[in-house]
Amino acid sequence: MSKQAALRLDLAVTTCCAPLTQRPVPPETAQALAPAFKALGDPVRLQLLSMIASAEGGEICVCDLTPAFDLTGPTISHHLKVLRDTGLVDAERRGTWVWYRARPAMLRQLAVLLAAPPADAP
Amino acid sequence: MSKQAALRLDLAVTTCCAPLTQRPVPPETAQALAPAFKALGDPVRLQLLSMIASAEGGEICVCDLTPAFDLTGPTISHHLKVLRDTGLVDAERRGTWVWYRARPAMLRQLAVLLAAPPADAP
DNA sequence: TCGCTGTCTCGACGTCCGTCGAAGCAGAGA
DNA sequence: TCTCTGCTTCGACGGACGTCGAGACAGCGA
Repeated sequence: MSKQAALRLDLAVTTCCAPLTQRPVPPETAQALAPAFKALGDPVRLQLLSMIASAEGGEICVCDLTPAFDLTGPTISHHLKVLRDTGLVDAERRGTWVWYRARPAMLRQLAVLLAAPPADAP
Repeated sequence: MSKQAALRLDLAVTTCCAPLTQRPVPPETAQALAPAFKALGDPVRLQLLSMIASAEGGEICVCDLTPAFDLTGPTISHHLKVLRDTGLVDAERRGTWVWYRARPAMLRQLAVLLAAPPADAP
């Protein structure tokens, strides 16, 4: 993960707490979390993240990711880098292949922020 | 809301169910929900949505939204249109002013998709 | 009816993003 | 050491996005 991404993640962890529907999010929190939402704002990255997060054993090889899309290797690599820089996934080279695993911390933050009251307060 | 947006919302409601960490999201679901995440991918829109969703009485006037940012009226209006087209908020003109209120359905969808297992499976 | 205020739409401009081909780097095997 | 495979980085291109000023439209009060 880049130093920039680490900073963003840290900021997010320390400033985000209350659901979006409970109180207005402060500008700093919005600044910190918007990049994460933006990262999820591409269908390819959304599928990539879910393939990684739902993989058996918690990790998955790039070689299993790339063939699932009609895109070139560099493009998939670019999307993975965006997810990495946002702190949503982590990568590790093991021998020939690179393995990706999800980082649920940020994911949980986003889920909490989006959490809406059950159903009686529509 | 535009006809296109209605279609997107409908598609999302019918296809999205399982959390992202549980199984890979199908391409159609990713296509349907990515625009919503993209809409949240801007700090201004994130703040706007939270101001609307957390407003007392469930709604808020544009005239209370605009002064909260260092942006011109047209720019705020543009961001509100994005949120409207995504199905995240709804607008209603009442007399001179336009009032916005949140539409929690889509918000809930996104939260469910992002829901991660508690903490024992990091 | 005529202004006046509040909001949205339109057109334009600069910047960012998704995609690709080509090149570079790391590991494995001969 | 050499070569081959897998993945990433680099550079470039076309399209989308955020922002603004100017203009248009809706409703209110005189």
